[in-house]
Amino acid sequence: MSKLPPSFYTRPDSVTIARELLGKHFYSSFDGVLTGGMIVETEAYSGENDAACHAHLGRRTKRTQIMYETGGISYVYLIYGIYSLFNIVTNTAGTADAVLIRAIEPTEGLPEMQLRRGLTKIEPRLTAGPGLVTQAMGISTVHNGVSLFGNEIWLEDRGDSFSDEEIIAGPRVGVAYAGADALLPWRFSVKGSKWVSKAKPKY
DNA sequence: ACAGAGATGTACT
DNA sequence: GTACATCTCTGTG
Repeated sequence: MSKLPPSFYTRPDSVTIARELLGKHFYSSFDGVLTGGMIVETEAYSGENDAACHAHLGRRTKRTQIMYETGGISYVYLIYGIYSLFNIVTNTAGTADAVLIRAIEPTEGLPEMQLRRGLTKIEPRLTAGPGLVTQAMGISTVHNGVSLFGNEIWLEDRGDSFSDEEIIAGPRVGVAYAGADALLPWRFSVKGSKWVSKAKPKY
């Protein structure tokens, strides 16, 4: 299939990219095991001007430096000591934009993902949430900085897309500390999909 | 159904 | 020491 090209990721507006990622397919392949599905929920983060972004005010640390790279690589970090959250770095080198993948509709490697999640049946809890997607797909912080043009983690356009009427734009989850920026409608999800996370932003 | 708490590593004050 | 782009489990209605 057709992997998303570098030109998809290097564009300057992470909000547009987050919106367009709905319907794209997200895959991982480790030790010959292919898992993944269609993206149904994302959030945009916009570098130094975004109080919710780890790179707010141009912050550069060991953790955030990867976000300043050219778009098309992963940014994976550990949250709450337990969960790995997978982001796609966007924009050109020197900017620190990223898009968080929050939920997918599983299509590949269902048995393996179910095993990794420790579930007895296929249900939304398999991949409905950023910490759950990574667990199901076997992604952890060791995959920070991985190219999305290689053979471990990548995205494809398989012809699925959604009109504006089929998409919900709302505030991001878990970023109340960001003040006014927490209200920005930078979380996108597919309306009516049972695979979207249940999390609700707090104001 | 909803609320509260615990889990547990890394970054940063 | 505190906070964190989360999720699960347990107790209560």
